[in-house]
Amino acid sequence: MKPSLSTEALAPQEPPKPTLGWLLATVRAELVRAIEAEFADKNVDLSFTQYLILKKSHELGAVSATELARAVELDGGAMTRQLDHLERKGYLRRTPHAQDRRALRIELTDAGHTMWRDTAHVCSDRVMTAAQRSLSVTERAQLHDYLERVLNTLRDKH
Amino acid sequence: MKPSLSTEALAPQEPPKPTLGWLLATVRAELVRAIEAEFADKNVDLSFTQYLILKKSHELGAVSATELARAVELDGGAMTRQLDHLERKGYLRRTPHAQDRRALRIELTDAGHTMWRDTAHVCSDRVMTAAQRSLSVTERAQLHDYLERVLNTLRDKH
DNA sequence: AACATATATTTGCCTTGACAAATATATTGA
DNA sequence: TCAATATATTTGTCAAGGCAAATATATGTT
Repeated sequence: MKPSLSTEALAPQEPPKPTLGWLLATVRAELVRAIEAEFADKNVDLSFTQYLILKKSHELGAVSATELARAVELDGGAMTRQLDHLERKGYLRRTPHAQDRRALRIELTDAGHTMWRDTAHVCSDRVMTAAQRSLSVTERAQLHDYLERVLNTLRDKH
Repeated sequence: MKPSLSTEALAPQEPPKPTLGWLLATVRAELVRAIEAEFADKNVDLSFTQYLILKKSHELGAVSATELARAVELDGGAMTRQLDHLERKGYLRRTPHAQDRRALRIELTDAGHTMWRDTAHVCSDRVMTAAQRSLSVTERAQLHDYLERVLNTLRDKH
């Protein structure tokens, strides 16, 4: 390879000095990648977003599409399309809402429940547990706490 | 509003129990949002990605488009288009590479240097400093350390 | 009841980034 | 030198999500 044009000839190219922003972005991206890799490995046909939707859907039970969208912090339009996918895959079903004819009732099918309980949940748990295995219980709590404090600060002012 | 369909009638809807994944995603998103808001406030016409490119370009000096893309961890195709934008805005320039006729030499214009030094850099610094103001120096170092350890764990195995 | 306003879902449009193909040029090895 | 291979940039295509418009229905007001 030709010599670099960089003015600092021998600067280490890898992580020159990980900033907080870079760490957040990178750890998050690696988590997503790892979970999707687990899915692929187990022949689970789910994107990370779809995994989040199944998870919330399992947690919340039957809810409207809007409630689900808020719960996973996804745009309403995007939710419609992901519901299309998940419905086609047979993991959930849209039923008319009993009292509100504008709304839907989104709920997992039996296949959806099984997929969540026996597979998707297991995959993501394994990844999240493995990711934190170098942290003690105390350190995990601190990490959590620090991130929550940064988040609160960001949401307070500004 | 009509009653929720949720089986857990009165569950707090906000953050039911922030997981590590959720915190990472949310803090990161808030940081990006806050920095872009600062830009908008100061009439700085830069997206977050463009800000990263200016930053790296300033750090590294003249480099090829590929080196820059690797430095900001952006796809080569995406980089081409962002360079188009930044060039049109007058913040950087593409020059033929002296020794390699395939490659380019990407460097900030004077306007780009000024924008970085006097404005973009100041905005992002303000946000990052404010975001961490509730953490002591020790805690910031710990947060950094914990995130690096999680990252190393994720990259080692799996 | 009639009307204005609010909400749920869907759809279209736009931007972004990943990926792969196309093109141009470099490098390496026979 | 010539061919094979590797690399730099650009371009096309695709999937995803945000936003706004469209449609249907609810709710609140007069």
